[in-house]
Amino acid sequence: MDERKKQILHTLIRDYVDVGEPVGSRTIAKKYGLGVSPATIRNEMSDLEEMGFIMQPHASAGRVPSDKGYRYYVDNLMEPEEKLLSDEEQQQVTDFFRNCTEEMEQLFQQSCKLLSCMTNYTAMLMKPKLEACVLERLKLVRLNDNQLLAIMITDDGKIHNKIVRLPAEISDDSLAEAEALLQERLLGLSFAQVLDCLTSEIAHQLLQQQSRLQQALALMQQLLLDYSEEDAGGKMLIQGTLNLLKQPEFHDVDTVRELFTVLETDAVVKELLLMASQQRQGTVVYIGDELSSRGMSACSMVTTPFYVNGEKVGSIGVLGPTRMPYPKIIALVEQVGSLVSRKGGGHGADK
Amino acid sequence: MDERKKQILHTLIRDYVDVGEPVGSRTIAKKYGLGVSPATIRNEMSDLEEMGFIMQPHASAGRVPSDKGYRYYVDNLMEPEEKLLSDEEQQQVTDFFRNCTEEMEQLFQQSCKLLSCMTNYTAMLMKPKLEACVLERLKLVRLNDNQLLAIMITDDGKIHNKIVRLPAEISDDSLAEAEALLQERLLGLSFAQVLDCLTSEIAHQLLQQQSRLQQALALMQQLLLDYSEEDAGGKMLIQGTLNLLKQPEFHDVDTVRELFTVLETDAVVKELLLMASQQRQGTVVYIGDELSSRGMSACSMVTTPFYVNGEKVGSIGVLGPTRMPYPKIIALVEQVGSLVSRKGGGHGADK
DNA sequence: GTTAGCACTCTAACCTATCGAGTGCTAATA
DNA sequence: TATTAGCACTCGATAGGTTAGAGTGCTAAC
Repeated sequence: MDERKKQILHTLIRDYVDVGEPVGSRTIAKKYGLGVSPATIRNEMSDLEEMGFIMQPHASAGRVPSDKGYRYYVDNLMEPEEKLLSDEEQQQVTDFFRNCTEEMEQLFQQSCKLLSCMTNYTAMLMKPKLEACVLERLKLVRLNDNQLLAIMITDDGKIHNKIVRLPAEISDDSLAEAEALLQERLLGLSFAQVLDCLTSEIAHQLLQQQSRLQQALALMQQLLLDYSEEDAGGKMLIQGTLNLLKQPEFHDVDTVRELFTVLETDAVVKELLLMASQQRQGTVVYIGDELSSRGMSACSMVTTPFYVNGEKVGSIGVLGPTRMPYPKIIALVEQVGSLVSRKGGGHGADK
Repeated sequence: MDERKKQILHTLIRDYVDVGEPVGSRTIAKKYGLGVSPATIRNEMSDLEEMGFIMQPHASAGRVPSDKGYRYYVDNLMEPEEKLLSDEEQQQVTDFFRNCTEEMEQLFQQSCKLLSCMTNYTAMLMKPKLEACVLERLKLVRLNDNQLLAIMITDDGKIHNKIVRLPAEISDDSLAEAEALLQERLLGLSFAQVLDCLTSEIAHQLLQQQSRLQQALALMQQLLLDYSEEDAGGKMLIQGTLNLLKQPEFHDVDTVRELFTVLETDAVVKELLLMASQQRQGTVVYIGDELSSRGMSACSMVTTPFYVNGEKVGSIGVLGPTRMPYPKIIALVEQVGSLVSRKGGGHGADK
């Protein structure tokens, strides 16, 4: 892969992303003077095609980047100056984060919306897992003889509650005792830790102290298990699905149906965001078939994690056609990601 | 509108709904022997067109029902035997409701899904307004010196809660007193009544008793106002939007985008369901332009209310192309509606 | 190694002819 | 007077053919 090939590939991709039509040798030679003739470029393009970086939609059309081509571009060719946002864009983002709410749930939703509006693609966000939330308060409130309301407040300001049925009656004193014990042991722990704790130590202790409570405890456990199930992999937000309909690559209803079906179930998307967030690097770009899901092979995804207290807790990203202006999108996603991190840094119920 | 014209219109609509293509005079004469020749039918069709019941997509094509035609069909021509569900369909519905959950939220969602699956259209449901829910329990739990957690449990089994900031400190005694008073006055009332109550009587009383509480009360009020705002017109469920893509009338991406944009905001749909539920009759059918929204002129909507304790509390319905088998869809919607009513009849948190 | 020239290929767009479905009209019929 | 057969006409859809243009690949010259 010599320098000139790189230049040609780079140029071709930029032009194709810009214009949306196969790029011919003449165009490359003319629009972006490389000082060589179309014929030379043709030869190089022929090589690039053999190498799998570009392809022809049909004989006697120009060339189009392949997934591999985009991949090479993203990994090796993009230049820092391509990654700059325009002044208005920059302004729009900072304005948004200056005025936005501190409340996490809304912050997530609005950030998602911001991304989808600015890119005209679909934006998605994986919320922090509950697991990582710290239990700040715990209350047990008796509803009647055999029903108990468990209230938990976590450090993200959410109130969780559930009605627990008591298998046997329980005295006010025992209840207060149980509450105090649970509070002492569990407050300040993350949900994940709470779960551990509950299954081991305290359970034993309580079991010794009072066998009736054992059952109440089992119910508490059940409650948390409920959460951890529905919590698996965090919850998803998706914004601006309809934006994709504006893209020329989705002008066929069957394609659209396939794609939307995938998005609707959101299991696939979730898995991808999860995979991305487990990578060591920050921003991850999936291109075309790397998304490994039928219906999304014409798409690319750019995601970046966001942090709370230095810990990776979620991801935010964008799904668009493979033919997307990667540098700009990457810059935007990263920018938004880092601002979500900053805003989310010190949040809570009591703000 | 003589008898024969009615017959012809009826036949034409049935055939068109079935086949999906403009119906000619020959087809009507042949497939459904009316004992007259195509020429006669042509004359009648010409009249029907003048009257606005049918139209030609282009000269020298067959005829297609107009919105007005469908309307006449729905109002005057449908026969009871057309409204029967097939055995399998009947089976499917009863099976579903035999096995379904008692929990309201899930019942709604699943009924919606059932409708969308069986019709292959989009199903929608307007949940009961909170307003109508009866307050069953009310608890005030102190979180710390200046925060209070208000917990309300309504008769549909939902737990509502909100953190209320106290402008000034309040003693445990006053709190208990306030709680007791509120419980005494508010429990057993609907949210709407609670709201009334709170703004008038009790507020006065409390104001006299203890001016500090006044502010806490104001906050409670605020909390309920929040609810009543977001509650305006009930919340919506929409299921199976993608089904519409299967319909041949939505094979154009621009149409789809327009339609989906309307569905996404769901304000329009909500308004329609609301309007429908205010009608005196049960089931309401909106046809084509009667939906009076751009992007939905190729659609029809069939909705029916459902009841809890004899009171109309919500609606459930289906949105499909104007070319839909009205009798069947109406029958299905009504059937599901009445079963939702029955299931929802005696529900609650303690089941 | 690079380039000009040229033949070749393939698509998209346009035109044309043809076919068939369905109509509307007219005149004959019961 | 209502019905019908017959017929000319319209229009959309389909298929085939032509053309224009873009772009290539190859070859031979620089």
